[in-house]
Amino acid sequence: MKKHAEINATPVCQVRMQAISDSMSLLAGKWKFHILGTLIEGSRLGFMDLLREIDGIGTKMLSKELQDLEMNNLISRTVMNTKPITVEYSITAYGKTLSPLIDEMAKWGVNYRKAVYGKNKK
Amino acid sequence: MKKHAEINATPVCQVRMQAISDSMSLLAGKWKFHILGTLIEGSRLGFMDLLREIDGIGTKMLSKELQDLEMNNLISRTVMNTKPITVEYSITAYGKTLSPLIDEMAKWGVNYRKAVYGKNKK
DNA sequence: GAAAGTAGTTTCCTATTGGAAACTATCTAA
DNA sequence: TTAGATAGTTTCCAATAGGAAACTACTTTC
Repeated sequence: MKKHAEINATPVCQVRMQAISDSMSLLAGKWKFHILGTLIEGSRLGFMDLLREIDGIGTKMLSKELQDLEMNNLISRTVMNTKPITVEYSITAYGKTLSPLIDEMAKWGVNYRKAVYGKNKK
Repeated sequence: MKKHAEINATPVCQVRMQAISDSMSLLAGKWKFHILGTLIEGSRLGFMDLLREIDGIGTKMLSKELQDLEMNNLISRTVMNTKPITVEYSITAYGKTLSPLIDEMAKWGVNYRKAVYGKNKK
């Protein structure tokens, strides 16, 4: 009959929970992982390239999410000196540090699919 | 001047993207990681225990998120034969497979904090 | 000069998310 | 018999997320 938090009240857990909230706030939404994943695979892509690569996204969301990611220094935007003007998006060194997390996310999802598929087969 | 997707059109990438979407759909929202993290730390907690451990959550969200997680077999709910009736929530074996992902998420968030803090100090 | 490619922005709309507060229902201890 | 603990559900509301379509603006090619 405990009346107060015991587990999450420890400093270690508080830091951990805060860290998870931080990560999630940067990566939340329907498209961030797709954009980052695409830029990790094929660096230096233009706006229209990304629009074609990321199935289902529209110009508004792509534009907004790219701005978010750039603000958080996960991707960089470079206006090229061409005519007509083109823009190159690429992943930053800091953005690349997300690779293990993205890989973990993909790995778990693949196994989840297998688990669900396996159950139905039985 | 490519007119069609090239990177994400490869089967490997399609599977990867689908897997990430799967993971995200199970783990999206403000509270899922907090609930899972709490149940991994301290197994066998009642509804009110969780309400106290997870700072800021309300009964409605806790109830709804617990149902979601149970449906996906990540946590289990056991009604105990006590009076008054109590309920025990715990992480499932399958839920535990999320540990590496949660750890990665926490690790990245901690480093992100450090990076931002370090920059401000200069 | 019309079409198509570059890179977005703006507007309007709907759907989902999440929170506060009140409520149900059962049981126990003072 | 009233307060407080168990475990939720329901209602009402505000904020956010996300999508479709139209529009801007500039340049090149046919």
